[in-house]
Amino acid sequence: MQLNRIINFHKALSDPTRIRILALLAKEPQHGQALAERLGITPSTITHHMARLRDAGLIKTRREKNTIYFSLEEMTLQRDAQATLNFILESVNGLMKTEGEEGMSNSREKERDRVLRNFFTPDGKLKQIPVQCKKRRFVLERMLDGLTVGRKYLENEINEHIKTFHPDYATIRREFIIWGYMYRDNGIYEMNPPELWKRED
Amino acid sequence: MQLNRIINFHKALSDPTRIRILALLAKEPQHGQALAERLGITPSTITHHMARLRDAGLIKTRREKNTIYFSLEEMTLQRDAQATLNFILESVNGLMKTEGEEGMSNSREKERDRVLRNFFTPDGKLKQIPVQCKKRRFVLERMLDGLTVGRKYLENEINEHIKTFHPDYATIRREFIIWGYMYRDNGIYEMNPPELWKRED
DNA sequence: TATCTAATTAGATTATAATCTAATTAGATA
DNA sequence: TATCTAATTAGATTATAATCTAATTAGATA
Repeated sequence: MQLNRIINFHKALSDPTRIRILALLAKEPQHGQALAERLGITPSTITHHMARLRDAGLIKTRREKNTIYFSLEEMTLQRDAQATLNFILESVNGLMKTEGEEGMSNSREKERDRVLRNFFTPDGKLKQIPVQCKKRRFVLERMLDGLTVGRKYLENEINEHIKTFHPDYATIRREFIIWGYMYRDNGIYEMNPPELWKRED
Repeated sequence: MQLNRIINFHKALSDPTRIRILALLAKEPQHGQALAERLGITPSTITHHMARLRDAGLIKTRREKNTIYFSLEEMTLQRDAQATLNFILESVNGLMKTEGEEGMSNSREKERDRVLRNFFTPDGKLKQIPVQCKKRRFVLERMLDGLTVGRKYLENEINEHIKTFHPDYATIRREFIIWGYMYRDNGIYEMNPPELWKRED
């Protein structure tokens, strides 16, 4: 369950103008100027909102002469809404894994918490990559949040995911492999289950 | 489902700190200071987020001595998430009610679509004002798009708005009043919410 | 090539909201 | 009553994002 996906989805739906755009697109595809007139805002504002909606993957476009028609990306919309529902249902059932560490000793837990608090800003950005192995691994493990075991990822998807934490995706992606958090086959990345992670030594 | 409920729900879920709070509360009820420590933010920031979550109806509280325990309001959470999913599914099925008309029959929706397609050009201009009451009202209601309930408008603003659809703003503005879509007080115009619109007869 | 159209970008303004520190409040308890 | 604790409020700072105007761009077409 990707925290970031959920947040982006909800950000996209948390503005009345965007909701109204989606509602209009639900009836039929529309081009920017039509949307602008309908909603009483300028075309450049439409462009702004469309960029947000596109970032969240909620719309697609089709060009026809000079006109670009926007329409709903129905699959993504439904998948994300369903994901939110599942997230909540899991929470309600107490199955939610907040930080993903299972069965970890208490003192180690505390150390982890301390390290994460030091290296991440409150809104979840990595301030810097720790040098010490142990700390570095705590930080790497935190950045696995949002990736799913058993799903295949393109290199670019991994990069984008890492960039939500820190711009140096190349280093971090390499570390993911080194420590056995992920493996790569033919450009396709997959997350390893915890029992395949390399042991500290 | 009111537009505003949806937006408040998504606003509540569009901040990483609040999502993390909800995830922690999903495990077990927590008090403010515990949440603050866990997330590395100050208690006053927790208070701030709790107020947001309470506004959205997503949490409840229980006092025990000096300590206030927060927990999930599971019913609301699930209901709102489900409502969003329904909102989208309806959109996808073309049953979307754009402007808050609830319980409208499907055939009426279809008729409305047909009328609007006939009387408006693809880029949203009104070709002519329909003579039949029912059709005329469909068309008038469409031209309310872009106006906001609860905002005050000068007569000139209304005129300009109407002119984006059709040059005869005087007739159309008058019809807005007649049918209860708007009311005028002292030269100031305000849009009525749908429940104040005159019924067809 | 010149011109038209729809869209986008750049840059500014403004509104909203996340966060903090310092002060205050509401209850509990000695 | 005096004091302690957890929470809240007030007020400031800062970041984010919604919106606009003016300028620019990308394609289409004459």
